[in-house]
Amino acid sequence: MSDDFLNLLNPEQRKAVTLPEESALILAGAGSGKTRVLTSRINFLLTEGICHPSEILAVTFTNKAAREMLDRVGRQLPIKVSRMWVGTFHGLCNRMLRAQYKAAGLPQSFTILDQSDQLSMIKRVMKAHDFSTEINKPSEVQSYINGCKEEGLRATDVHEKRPRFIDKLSIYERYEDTLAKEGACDFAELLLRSYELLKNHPDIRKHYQDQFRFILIDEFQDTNKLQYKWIKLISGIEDGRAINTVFAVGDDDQSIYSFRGANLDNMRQFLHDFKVADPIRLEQNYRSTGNILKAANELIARNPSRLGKNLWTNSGEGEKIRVFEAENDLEEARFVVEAITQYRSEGIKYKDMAVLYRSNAQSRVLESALNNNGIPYLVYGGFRFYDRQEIKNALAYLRLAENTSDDAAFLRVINVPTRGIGQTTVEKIIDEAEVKGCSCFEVARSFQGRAAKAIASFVSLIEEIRAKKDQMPLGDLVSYAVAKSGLISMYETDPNGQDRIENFRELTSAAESFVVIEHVDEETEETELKPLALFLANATLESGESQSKLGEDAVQLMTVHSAKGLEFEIVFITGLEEGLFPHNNSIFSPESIEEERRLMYVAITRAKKRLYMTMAHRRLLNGREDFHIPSSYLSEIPAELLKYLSPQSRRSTEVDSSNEGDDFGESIWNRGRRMENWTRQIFERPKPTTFGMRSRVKSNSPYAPGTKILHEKFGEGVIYNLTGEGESQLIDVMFSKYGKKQMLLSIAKNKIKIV
DNA sequence: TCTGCGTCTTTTTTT
DNA sequence: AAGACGCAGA
Repeated sequence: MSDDFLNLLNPEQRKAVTLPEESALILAGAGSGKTRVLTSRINFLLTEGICHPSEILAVTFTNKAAREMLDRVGRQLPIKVSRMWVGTFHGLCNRMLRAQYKAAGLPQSFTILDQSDQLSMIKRVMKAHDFSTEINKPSEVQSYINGCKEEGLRATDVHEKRPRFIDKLSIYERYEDTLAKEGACDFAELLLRSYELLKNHPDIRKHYQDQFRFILIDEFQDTNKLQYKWIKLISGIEDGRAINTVFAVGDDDQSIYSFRGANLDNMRQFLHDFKVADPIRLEQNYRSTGNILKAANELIARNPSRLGKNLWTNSGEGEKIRVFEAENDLEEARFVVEAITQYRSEGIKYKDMAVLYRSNAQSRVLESALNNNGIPYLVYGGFRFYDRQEIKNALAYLRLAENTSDDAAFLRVINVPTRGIGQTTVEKIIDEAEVKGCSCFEVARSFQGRAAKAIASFVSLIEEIRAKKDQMPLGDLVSYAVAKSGLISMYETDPNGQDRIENFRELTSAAESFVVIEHVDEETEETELKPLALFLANATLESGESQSKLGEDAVQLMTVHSAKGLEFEIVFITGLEEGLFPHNNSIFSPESIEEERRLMYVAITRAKKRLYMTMAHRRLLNGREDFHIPSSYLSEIPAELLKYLSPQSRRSTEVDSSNEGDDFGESIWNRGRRMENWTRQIFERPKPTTFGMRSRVKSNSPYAPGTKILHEKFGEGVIYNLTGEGESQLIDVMFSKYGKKQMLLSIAKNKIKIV
């Protein structure tokens, strides 16, 4: 037997991998070989004969990570990896619930609602029960509900005293009823159901506890309270039974999902609950050069209450971080494109370069700049395949066929394509369903009235798909449904419908290649398989982690969030502006500012060789031009690690002598000077005293947009908008410390000073 | 009942 | 800028 894989590890890694049967917390810094440790651990457990594949439960953050893990282990060992349970929390809970649907109180073919399905359902529930969407915004209700669920709280568990949440709570209550009635689960519900299943059924709990002797959790810092409770339950630690060991791997500095309930405190709690004396720290970084790492360390050091960790490398200092302050977003994009072109000509592949941004909206300008220069690029996230309306429509037909209680699906396609069933009729159906306490489809089956004929043909359409669904191969079923439903002919007349029809083809082939993984577990698990239900669940859970056109040489564009876990030779972090990164919505709470800082930390540590940080003083955002000052995070990085490339900063900062020479950043700048006239205008425009003064807003007021001010209470800021007349004139100010504020000029006048 | 138009609002991150 | 929503006219 070969222990080769152990020889590839450094001492800390090896210590983690070869740990005896006990729980552990591995603090794995960015680029410290976390994935290798996880897979090696599994490898170790199996090759040493410590356990069988079926005794391993591994939770990853994304489906992609799960696939990679299975892949790597499978390649190293001649073992049936399908016996292991590897997946995301949601994926694993789904698997468990499908197997135990009866005990969980769900129909076998329960539907999974994604975020937007959930939102529609909330709207529907609010409408049905006469809740004003003015007072309670559906999206706020949504986050309230998810917030509760992520803490493991049912509506009946919440004793709400805060007045403004009382209504949200009762909407939650009714929403729960609707979910149950329609046989649907939202994302959080999958976890909660699964948790309750284990909690309320000692026999089932024991079954899984007996099975999973080794539990491995990746990205532990991003688990929420409910997920942690789930882990505790399944590990057996709460029952005081023979305890399964939990091997938790995470990095508190990379916790960036608190907006969806991630609870950083789980790490501390874990040490206590699982009696882990000391976390194992993996601090040697194999990814980035010294300067990049130093910048990351210095930045993150500003966050109080970390578990503590300092990355080091022996790969040398490397280049400095290049900073570019652009006049506007167009120029920023141009700069990035220039650099990419240059690197490409030096032989660096497009796919080794990534452009990162805080929010998806920022990709537009970058995309068009890349496009104009004929540079291939790949945008991650953004429009997901399964989010497209035509795909959602097609899936809705299939959902309804699989689960006729699925009113959400019913309402989505009852009149798509239009078949003469209008709002009045639909509302009649909804009301009747409400009265009878049955599904809309049930009502439709015996619908009498004006549109009876149209409805009857819709019903028989669904029945036909239903009749075929367990006979036909999945791929055939999908193409049958899109044709028979009339969706194809509907899009044929649509001017840009060709793409949509093409997407149907893609959906069909996804269905064709969908393999129902057979994990028939003796005793408890059901053996009867429902391919369509599994396919639909998979579609929502794997909502298009782009089947990344692998091997394609293209520049990678993505948000910082989706860059987590990835690495690139060259990284551009764009939009380093106060209000954007850190984002305005985070600016008011210290915790969020810290989270944003961690986000920046993640961004920086993606880079292997070269890192660029760029910002734009003016930016078109939400349909209007905003003025921005450089991100405070930029100033949190020691100046000696930075090298400014932009003319603006050259003027304001003394030129660093290291900026001379044939260094690469220099060459871009020099080439910039030789460019055509219009380009030169941008590059060589003198720095305006109040930056961004070439405002389109016609105004000769001293408070015109772009004016820098000092407020007696809020400190420094920039006016970015001026509206109204006379006494009611308003200014919008972006403060560096307090974010956006709108104030009445007549009053603010006395409190501000123009700088 | 359907369609088109105008108005309104919304803008963080995603399993 | 783009999408959701509501209203009016066909």
